Formats: sequence, structure tokens, C-alpha cells
Amino acid sequence: MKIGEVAKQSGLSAHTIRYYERIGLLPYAFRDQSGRRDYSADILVWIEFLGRLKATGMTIRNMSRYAELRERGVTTEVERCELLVEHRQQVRESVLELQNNLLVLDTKISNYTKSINKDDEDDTTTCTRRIPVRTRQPRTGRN
Amino acid sequence: MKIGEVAKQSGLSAHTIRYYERIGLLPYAFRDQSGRRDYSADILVWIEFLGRLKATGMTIRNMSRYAELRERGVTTEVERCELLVEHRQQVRESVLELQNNLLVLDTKISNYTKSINKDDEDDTTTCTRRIPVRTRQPRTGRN
DNA sequence: CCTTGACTTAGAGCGCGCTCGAACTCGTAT
DNA sequence: ATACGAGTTCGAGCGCGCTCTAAGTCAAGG
Repeated sequence: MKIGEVAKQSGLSAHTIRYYERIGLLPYAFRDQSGRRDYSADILVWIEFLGRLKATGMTIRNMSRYAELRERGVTTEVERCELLVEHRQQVRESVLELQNNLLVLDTKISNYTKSINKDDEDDTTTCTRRIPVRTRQPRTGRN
Repeated sequence: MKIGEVAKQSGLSAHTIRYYERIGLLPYAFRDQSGRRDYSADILVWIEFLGRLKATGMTIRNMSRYAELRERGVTTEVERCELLVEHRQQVRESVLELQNNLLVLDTKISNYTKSINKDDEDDTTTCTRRIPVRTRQPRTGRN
């Protein structure tokens, strides 16, 4: 499988696939006699899983950590599992946070629908329940 | 209320508050006789709401659209409400997507915990249910 | 042979959302 | 009077995650 085929099947661009290899997200691919990447179909499974991690907000830096452990083989299983468990916890928390914010949105929207055609709008209408705003990734010092 | 106080209360930096004003997320603030921003406490309510929009993944571009409507007053209520309803829908979808991906993570993790101390690991262990990967913000042509 | 098209590398560029630095102005406390 | 601290504007810089360009190589088809 050449890179174009992998691109087509995975939905990533060939550019992105090479980029992912450069930064260690994808293993260094086997090259054929003319220097071109030649993949086995397995790569698609790995790319799909990377997509899950990405879709759940894992940074490239952390995906690379996971990928590096994977490269190092079976002895890193426990560590990889721990990473995933930790990540799952973060995802669960972000789901809860989103759900809280959905409640606030609901309140805001219902205030709008009450206010419309009643001419008493103000933008201080927020949720009466005090649900704290939590930022998704509290910026840690220098970016 | 000076900008430093708003910064302290809101959790944003003064730099960020000025930046938000520049790009239209915050209204152009009243300046005192020496040219310094002087805020009323209301601004904190608005900043908190902006935080909700941000935490639910709204882009700055869209927040600015909302903010601009807000600036234009009561006649834009319907439009603002529509924006929020649309955004709420997107948030709901992203919650569903996250929950699907959590299921996949669960499966992966349970495969790891089964595999550990059994030496039969492979990284093709994915969810047997076929849940499609969906990227959070499908890149639309040139960035 | 020659063209075509898919590939290669190295490296520059981009959109986002800040974040910071420089150089300056005030108002207040000593 | 002066030093300070908090504010001002303008504009550059940064980290992320790609995305694209340039210049070249190679294999297969006409």
C-alpha cells in the first residue's frame, strides 16, 4: 500500500501522513527499492485509533508519547494502559463539563425565547444555579 | 473597576482582556479622564458567558459574531437565539461523539487489562462494534 | 524515448488564540 | 520632587497542528 492509498483510506492527506511519521505518531515506514513508503493494512487500524485520541482532545505531544511506548513493544503495555486510563478520565470530565455548559445554554436560550416579543431583554440572564466555568485546558504558564 | 480588577475576578489576563476588546469580543470600554478602561461589574457576567461559549468549543470568530449582535441591541435577539440554538446542537453532537469514543477507549483498555500478564498483545485490538471516527472540526479546504 | 503522475525531502507558511515586550503616561505615596 | 505601580498602544512572537511549495526521482504507458 502506497501513501496515496493510505491517504484515501484513512482520510488524512499524504502530507499529514508524512508529517505524522516525522513527529513519531506513525512508525517509520518501510521503503521499497525506489525509496517510497510501503504500508501494510495494519497502519489503518493504528491511524483510526489515533483519530479517536485526537477526537477526544489528546494533544499530539501525548499521542506521541503513547506511540513511542507502542514502538518499544509489549513491555510497555502497563504504561500505555495507564496513559489511556488517565486520558479516559480526562475525557469523562470534559463530557461532564460540556453537559454542565449545555444546561447553561438551555437556560440562556429559554430566557431568550421568553424575552422575545416581550421587550425586557438583558444580557445578565444566566443560569441561577451556580455552575462554575471551567476552561478546557487551563493554560500552564508559557505556551 | 480597572482592568487589573477585572482580570483578577474573571481569570483572564489584562493582556487577554485588551485583546478581546480589540477583536470585538468585549465592548469598547469606557475610559476615565486619564484614558484608562473603567468597567462596571456587568462585564464579568458577559466574560463568564464568553467562557461558556469557549468551553463548548465555539471559535472566536463565532463568538465575535454573537458579540456584534449583542452590541447592536435588542433587535438582534432572534438572531442571537438562533446562533445559540445552532451552537447547542453542535455541542450535543460533540458530546455524543465523545461518548462513542469513550466506549472505544473502554474496549481498548479492557483489552489491555486482559492482555497484560498474558503476553498476547497486539495493537489491532479495537472495538468490535463499528463506530465511525468523526473528526471534531472537519477541515474545510484551505485553513 | 518521453511524458505523466505519484512519490521523495527539506523547509517555509498559515490560521488560531493568545502572550509578551517596548516605550510611554498617569496618579499616588514618600 | 520622585519613584512606584498600574495602566496605555502598537506590534512582534509563540505553540499547535497542520498545509503547501519547490525541486527532484522513479516506473509505467504511449
